[in-house]
Amino acid sequence: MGKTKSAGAPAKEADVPRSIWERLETAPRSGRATLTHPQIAAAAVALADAEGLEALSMRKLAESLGVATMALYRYVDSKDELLELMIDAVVDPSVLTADLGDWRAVFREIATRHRETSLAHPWLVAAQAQVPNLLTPARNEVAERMIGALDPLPLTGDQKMQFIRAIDGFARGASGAEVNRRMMMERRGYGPDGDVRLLLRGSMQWLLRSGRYPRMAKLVRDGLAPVDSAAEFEIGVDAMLDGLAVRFGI
Amino acid sequence: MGKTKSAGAPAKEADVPRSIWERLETAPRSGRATLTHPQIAAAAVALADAEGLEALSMRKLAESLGVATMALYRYVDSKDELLELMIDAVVDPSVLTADLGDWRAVFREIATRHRETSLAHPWLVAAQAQVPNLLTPARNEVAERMIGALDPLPLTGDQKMQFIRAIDGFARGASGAEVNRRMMMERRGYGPDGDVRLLLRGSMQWLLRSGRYPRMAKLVRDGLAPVDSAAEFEIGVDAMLDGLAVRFGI
DNA sequence: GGTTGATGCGTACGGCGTACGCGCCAGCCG
DNA sequence: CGGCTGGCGCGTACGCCGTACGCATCAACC
Repeated sequence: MGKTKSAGAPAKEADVPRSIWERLETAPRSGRATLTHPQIAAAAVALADAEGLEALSMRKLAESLGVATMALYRYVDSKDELLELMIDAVVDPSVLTADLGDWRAVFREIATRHRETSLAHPWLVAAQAQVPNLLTPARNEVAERMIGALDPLPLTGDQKMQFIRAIDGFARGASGAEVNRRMMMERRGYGPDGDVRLLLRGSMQWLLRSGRYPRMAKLVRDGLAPVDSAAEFEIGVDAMLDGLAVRFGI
Repeated sequence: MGKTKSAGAPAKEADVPRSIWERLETAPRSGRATLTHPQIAAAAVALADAEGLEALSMRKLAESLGVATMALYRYVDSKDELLELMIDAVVDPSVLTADLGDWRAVFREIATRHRETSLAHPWLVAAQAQVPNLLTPARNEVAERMIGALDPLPLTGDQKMQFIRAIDGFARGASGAEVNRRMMMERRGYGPDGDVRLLLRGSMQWLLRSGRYPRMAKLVRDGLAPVDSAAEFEIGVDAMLDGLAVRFGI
């Protein structure tokens, strides 16, 4: 009773494991800790940046911090919590400077920043997909900013949340797809900054020649311009902003 | 030379490892194989659906198929390739029935289907983020459909690609975020279909009370309606379609 | 009917996340 | 100021993972 896994139980609030953020808040400091959570997060981010998320292990992280493997578990309950720390660490709300009175500028800036962060830390895409809880302090601060930008507008609370989730959804998905494309380019030996058309001309050639995708083949045959991913991303954000504005009458 | 990891090398087409799809095409059948690729993919999907992606291992998959672990490696070069098979297997272009002449309907249908697939197979979100190559046969067929819907419109090839990538980006990101929310609800003991407001009232209460997110707290305090995720998703798709249509003059 | 190449598979290796329990020391209380 | 105690660092160990390698086997072809 109570501790069973039955999905039907309403789950008393008490038996819900508290997130690492809540623990950090309520148990502010300890006797003599040799590490700090930001320190751990920074080391983990550095490791993942350098060698990829799949190369990040508790052992390697501990070694890079000069402590024993199991020492990390005094700071973090599991590797998933470590990922949460990392996700929070790469978001820096203090770089957001757009005027809160210009809601379009605020959303554009946050979305663009999301993309840049994903490109700078490609592991972020996989980490986000693995960790269920994305409500970290830094991200909440960003959300707070978005709400602030919408506050003067005649929207219901639900509409504001929808607005935020829509923009966030696009930013997340478009960034993820772009990271996928870059990884593929890199893996195939073209540089990560190469022209996507190289892929089309090289590895996809057999696909197009298979005759099963005639319209795609024609598109490629007729010639595509080099892709400006940053501009394309911003067009997407603007399109979404415009569409939502019309729909919500603002 | 040639096989080095130097990122600068232009990568001759020959030394690029061929994708599993290309191999499947060019080496159509073999002597006497006991398994088929669709069979393997189906078993892997069933396992991941039942126990989650992290519980899917080559050993368990082999056992569920009644073969030895290493037998699988005659069909698949690595676990990543298995994930590619799975990603392809859950996409079924034959269920797409919208009239190709109605491009809005085509895109709406594909995006909505993407969401439904992600909810039915939550591991898909993480799998997509892990595997670089998402150009599987089934997905290409879907892309072909989208191009077809745009074909009669006065758009350049680049604009068509941008259009597709924008909608795809939103569909991917919004679905991923929704899966995240569901996972969190489930982990906290509320059912996966529960009201998101339970989260706000329960696990996020300490956050709101911390005073650092006053606008978020006010929003929750003023009352939010239950979230209709399906409707919200479609609003997002429609907003994006409208915004792009205006921007591209169609 | 002999040859050949692909297939199924057993073994083994290095690495992973982390449960558990032990020494140890800083901080507080008397 | 001295004893206590709770947190900390950590060593060991367990079960699981992906997969390299090599060997027997057997279908298919000449």
